[in-house]
Amino acid sequence: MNQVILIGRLTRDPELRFTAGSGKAVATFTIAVNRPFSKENEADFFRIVVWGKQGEHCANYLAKGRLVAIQGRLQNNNFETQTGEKRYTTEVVADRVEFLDWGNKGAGGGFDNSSFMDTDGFQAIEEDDDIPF
Amino acid sequence: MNQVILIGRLTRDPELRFTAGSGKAVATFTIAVNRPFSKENEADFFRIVVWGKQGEHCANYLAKGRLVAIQGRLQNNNFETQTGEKRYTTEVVADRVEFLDWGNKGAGGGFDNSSFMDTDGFQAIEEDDDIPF
Amino acid sequence: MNQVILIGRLTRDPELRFTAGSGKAVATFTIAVNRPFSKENEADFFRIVVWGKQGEHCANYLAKGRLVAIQGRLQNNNFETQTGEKRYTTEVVADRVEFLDWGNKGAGGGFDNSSFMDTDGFQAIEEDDDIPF
Amino acid sequence: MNQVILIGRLTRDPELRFTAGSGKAVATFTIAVNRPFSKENEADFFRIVVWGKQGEHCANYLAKGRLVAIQGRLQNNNFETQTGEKRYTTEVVADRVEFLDWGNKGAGGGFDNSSFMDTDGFQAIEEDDDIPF
DNA sequence: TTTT
DNA sequence: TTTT
Repeated sequence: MNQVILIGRLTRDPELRFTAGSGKAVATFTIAVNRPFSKENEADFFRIVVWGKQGEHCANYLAKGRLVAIQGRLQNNNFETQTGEKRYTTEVVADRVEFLDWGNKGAGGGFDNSSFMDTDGFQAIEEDDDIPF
Repeated sequence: MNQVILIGRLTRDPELRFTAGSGKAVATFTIAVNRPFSKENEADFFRIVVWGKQGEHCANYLAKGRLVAIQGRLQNNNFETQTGEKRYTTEVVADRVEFLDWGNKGAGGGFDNSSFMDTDGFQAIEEDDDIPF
Repeated sequence: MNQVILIGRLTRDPELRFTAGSGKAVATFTIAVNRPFSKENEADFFRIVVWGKQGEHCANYLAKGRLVAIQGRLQNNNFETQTGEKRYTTEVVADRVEFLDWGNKGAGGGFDNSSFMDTDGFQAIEEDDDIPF
Repeated sequence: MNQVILIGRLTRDPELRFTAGSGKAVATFTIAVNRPFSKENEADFFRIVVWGKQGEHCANYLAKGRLVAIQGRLQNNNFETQTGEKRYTTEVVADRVEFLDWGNKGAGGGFDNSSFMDTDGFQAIEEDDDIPF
């Protein structure tokens, strides 16, 4: 069991890259999550990773300042610095990203809440047959 | 956003059925979740629904008394009583079921923790290519 | 373990009541949580219960149509109908309610996101002493 | 909103310290959370921080290898290395720790599941008065 | 019995 | 630097 849920605002526009191997899309961005009831308006900053089509949608429709809800899991990330030191990072791999406000990136505003949602990383567990109970 | 996480014990063996349409498997059972720190050992009881192969695994390997962790979402269920009244129920549709103890249903004990786990209802969001960041 | 997180909109204004015994406040309301990616815009409806000062704030600042994030736990509720039948309901007892949009109930708009937040039902787990690690 | 739920095993015995200021207890330990369905049995490792009496209970009753469920929130931790570099870490500040197996640290086994639980970091949101709805 |  |  490894579940994380965060609501926060993007600190910058998302970055979109593609894996060298299969060319799979991956978006990354950081969100600021306000600590509740803290006077000085402290926040914690977390790096979010979104794979596939849902990542592309994040890159297309999200921007700095936008409010999102993230559901995913925590993951370690081990990398090496230029000087060859090992460093450990924790990031959130998103299963689902929900857009909570509709700002004015691009033209329009007035979007329907579900417009740019994406079925990637979402499981078809519904069953429209007559259910046997 | 609609996420539920519960840890509790099965009150009875799971039931396994199949939809009339596509024959898809669906397991149902109830778990008792202890309220924390209550003296009289009160519990709440929630109905769990598990679709597909993961439901079959629940039916095969779970039994009354077993401890499980459930990750899923809340869902309304509207049905009619025999007398024609409308009734509303809330149940948990599981995305993931984790077996937390290994009892002695069937033969053996000593199971590896991941043996009977199932990739159904699980998203391939990992990427084994070299990651571009 | 019993944790629920929901994001949805109030279907009506909250109701505020007080317990006969100690006069403790309790707000109740229902939220509609949209199912992701469903065409006909289906929703599930859940009853939310908020105790204490945080409940009073919900009654004062929330209204029909407002978007909220709820963090709490599932709880059974057994009651009797007028005809003496036993009925079982599941509701969400909120530990925390976050106001996600600032509508125009009352005068003003432009509220700071944390204005009406409430420390009730929140744990002082922070420690401002120098931390020993 | 900032919620994390993890189930995993302690990689070492917990450490217990006290703040210089108010002498408040704080336990820290790392848990290994297995990635689901991975062959090579990969795990992610997360640092857990538990304040107060609940932290003391962790120090008293948990040990290397024990299985726990953690409910808490993600938090950044900025510190300086001996060489004066700034480093950033993410850790989980636990609101609640549930002991999922009862090993044989100390004498006995056969513990009741709730024996050493602690009401610290837990909110009295229940109301035993007659409830007004 | 439901919200945008 | 890691657990079963």
